[in-house]
This record gives sequence, C-alpha cells and structure tokens, in this order.
Amino acid sequence: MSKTNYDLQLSPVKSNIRIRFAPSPTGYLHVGGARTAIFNWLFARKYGGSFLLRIEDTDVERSGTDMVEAILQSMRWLGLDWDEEVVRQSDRLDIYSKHIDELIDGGHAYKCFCTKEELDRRREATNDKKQDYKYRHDRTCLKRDTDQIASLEREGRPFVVRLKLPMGVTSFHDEIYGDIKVDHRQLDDFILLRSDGYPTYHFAVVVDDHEMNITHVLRGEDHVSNTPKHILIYQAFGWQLPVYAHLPMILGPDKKRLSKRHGATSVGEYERAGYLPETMLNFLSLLGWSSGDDRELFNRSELVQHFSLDGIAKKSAVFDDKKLEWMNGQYIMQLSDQELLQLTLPYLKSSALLDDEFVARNRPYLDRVVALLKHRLKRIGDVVAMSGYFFQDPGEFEEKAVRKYWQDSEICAKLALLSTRLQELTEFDGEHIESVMRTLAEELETSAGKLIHPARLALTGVSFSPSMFEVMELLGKETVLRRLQAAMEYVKANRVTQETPGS
RNA sequence: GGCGCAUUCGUCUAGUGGCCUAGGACGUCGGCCUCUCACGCCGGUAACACGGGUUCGACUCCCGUAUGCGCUACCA
Repeated sequence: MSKTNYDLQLSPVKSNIRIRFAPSPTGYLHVGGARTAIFNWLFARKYGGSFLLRIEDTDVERSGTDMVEAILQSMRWLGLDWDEEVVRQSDRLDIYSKHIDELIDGGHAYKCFCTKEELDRRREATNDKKQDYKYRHDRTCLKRDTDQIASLEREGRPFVVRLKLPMGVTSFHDEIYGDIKVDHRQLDDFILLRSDGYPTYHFAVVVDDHEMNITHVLRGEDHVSNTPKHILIYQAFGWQLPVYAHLPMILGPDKKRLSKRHGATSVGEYERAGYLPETMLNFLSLLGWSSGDDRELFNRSELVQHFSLDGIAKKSAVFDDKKLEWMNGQYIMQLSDQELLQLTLPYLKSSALLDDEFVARNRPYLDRVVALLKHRLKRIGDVVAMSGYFFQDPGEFEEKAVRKYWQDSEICAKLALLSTRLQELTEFDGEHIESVMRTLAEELETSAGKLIHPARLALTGVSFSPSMFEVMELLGKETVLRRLQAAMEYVKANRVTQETPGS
C-alpha cells in the first residue's frame, strides 16, 4: 500500500521522469554498479522518462579519466543508452561554490578552519567511544565572528564548509524500504565543501540532482543512511525532494560485499570471458528483482515491459556464477550460426587457430563448426579449447582415453579396415559414414561404440566431441584418412615402448 | 559502540492472514535419450533464523533476541 503505483500514475509514452546513473570513475564498471544502472535505465524506458549519466569525479586522487571512457564503453556494451550529454562534476566546480555561498549567506552552512589533525586530536580526547565525537558538539568555527573569519581567510588558512545541522528528526519514504526515520543526533555538521574547493559527495549529489531536475533517485542500499543528510541539504536550499528508492546490495559467495577478491567483478571481465550482453542484462536484472511469476528469461524489451519497482526485493543478493553460466548457455543457443561465428572469431584468431585468410575462404565450414559447438558453449571464449581439432591435426592424444580405447591388440587392424572402407566411400556425409561404421562393427561382431570411440580419439585427440559422423563429414575424407593413419602409427610406436622393460 | 536496514531450499526468488502438504529457477543427485561430451526430457534432494505475542488461524502483523550488511571520513 505504501508504494506508488506508477502504472496508473504515468503515461507509458512520455513522462517528466528524469533519472540518472552516477558512477565514480575510481575503477571499471562493476556488476553492482551495472545492476544499478540497469534498474535506472529500465525505469526510465518503461515510463518514458529520461535516463542521464553523471560522472562523480570529485575525488581527484582516485578518479581517472581513462576510467570514464571504460565505464561508458561498458554501458554501451550492455545497451544502456543515455539521453543527454554526460555530466561531469569536475566541470561544475563554480556551480557548487555558488551554491555553497548561498547556503552560508542563508546561515545554513559555515566555514570551518579546524584541521584534520586538530579534529583527530579532539576525537582522541573524547572519553566515550571515539565514534561518538561529533563536530557539532563544540562547533568551534561556528562561534567565530565575521572579523575573525575574514582574518583567517586573509592569512590563507584552508577551510571546509560544514552544514549547520538543525535539531530534530528526518524521516522519508523509500519506495522499496518504506518509511525511515533518523534522529539528527546520529548526524554531524558534515562537510559540504572540502578545503581543496571540491564538493563532497553529499553536496554534489544534491546540487546536481536538483540542477538536472532529477525526479527519482534509484541507488544502492548503502545510501539509505546517507539519505537524511541529503534531505537536510535539500531543506537548507528549500528545494523539492526527489522520490527515493534504494536497491539491495549484491554480495559475493561469502556474503561479503562484492570485491576484487571474489574474482571477476567488472563487466569488462565478463565481456572478455565471452558472456553476452543479453545475459548480463537479464541476469543482473534478476538480482534483486523478479517479475512476480516464474519467468527467468527476459530479453531487453520484455524487461522494460515487465519491470516495476514493486518487484524489487529488500534482501541483498549473492552473485551466483553458476546460474550466470547457465543463462549464458541459454542465450548462446539462441544465436544463429552466423552470429555465433562472428562472436567466436576474435577468440579463434587470437588463439592462432586460424587467420583472416582461412576465415575468408572457409565461411561455410566455420558456420558448421560453430553450429556443432553451439549447445556446448557456456562462454564464447570456450570455443578455443573445444575446437582445435577442426583446424589442426591433434598433436597429442588424451592419455586416459588412449589407455581406454587403444589398448585393444586389434585396434590397428580395425582402424585400418575403417580407413579402407571410408576411402571407398563416394558420398562422404554423415549418413553414409554412419552406415559404414555400423556395418563394419557388425562384421567385426562388436558394438558401434567400440569403433566410434577409438576413431574419435584418432580424429580429435580427446574423448569427447560432437557426433562422430558429423565431425568426420566436416573434416572431410582426406583429413580423416590422414589422422587415422597418424593414429595407427602412434599406436605402433606406443606398443614398442610398452614392451620395453621398466616403462 | 551508536544508529539504520535486512533475514523463505547451498544460491536467485514466488508468497501481501486461510489457496502452503511453501511454488519456480540455478546447483546437486538419480534416470531417460545416446557414439562420447553437451543439449533435451523425467524424477529426487533441500528453506519460512530463534523466542514471545496478536488472531479462530500466521511464512505473512507486532515485540524482543541472534546473525548479516550499511552509515558513523576533507571516499563515493
């Protein structure tokens, strides 16, 4: 009952909703940030609002310009398009300082000349728990008169600007978490403008959201506790509040906040490993949101169609790589052979399995190779490990399989016979190959498997592959005969060493 | 420590007081298909954190405890 019904309230076509994603360029776009971006984007697209991007680069130390482009790149990869020019906080320093003056003039904020060292000392001197120290307890600098302040400024003493916290309680409504109340005693005269002239996150967020006419703030749950501070700033300005909706966090398998030590966390890493953007979009959407029914697979437009704030959970979610893998497999299977080939090519080329010339000449062959592999791939990058024998004769044979399939004393004779029969075959296709092998197996009074497995090892070097008949057809008669020959030679050579004592 | 928020199978989740003998998905286990590996299909496994209330009736509402996470910075 507490949630707003946007479906009824808003036109599905066009609305005044303005929403933003505001990453700080201190690293690549990680999956948690991506999930926030996705929810914002879905919300905007669903209700015909505008989706904006703002780079929060007020931390000069940790921000990197190259990170900005990397983040935008990941956004594009995910298909999250934004509607207006990207806003950078570092371009807006004059705006913040203009607004800070407004607050100081209005008596809502004040300059503070206390140094960090001084504050540490005071914190240390607090008898109670250290965390209990609050600047508002002494407000040393709020007590200074204008002359004093002017003279300190003339001396060139660095200062920060603090919010003059009113007493009382701030409560607000969160679309996900409901009503939240915080007593100002928990807060402090927190800093709005740092001594280097840069705004703090709290100040910049409020000024920008207001200036950009942001109507809805959809961000991580870690900001719930910050929201009262932001509201206090809005109130100091007399500005109208946006609607708040906080999203549950994404955790690692150990239930700790997702971080580097959990392995891959940036969307770029998933991209490189061969996850599809469709997969990431779908999977991340399901982390903390559900449509309400049993559906799991949603394409982009279906997500837009079904998305709703009502479906968002309160509980933080663990990122499950296994489910991601499964889902990626599902999306890979939906790809056409041509699309799959296009995606696998970069991996194949960089592995030196094939080059441009080969690609140009063997298009149909490659289409069929990926078609055979399609149901086996979890990640596009897996193609390299699974397709070697389509491009090169096996250099070695899987040891365990050799022991299992080639220890038969008759094996060479069988392979030779198979080779002969295949050579005689005029129509070298799967169907005919199958009948040759099955017939031969019958003649030899053995099962087809007893022929197929050794042949697979000979042709691929490993014990698993797609259908042997189809693989043979694709490889072509010449290659098949050559590899069978090589296998027989290997077996003979291997026999000799086996007879050597001590081996 | 203080304050805030959360708590359904291993994981993602459905559930808004009787529809719950708690549903689906991933994983896992077993089987089928089968030339192997996959795919696919069938079946099994497994959860309401705990304790008090409220109610004719609680997974659902209230209180407490525990646990986890967040904020408590001149990081965002």
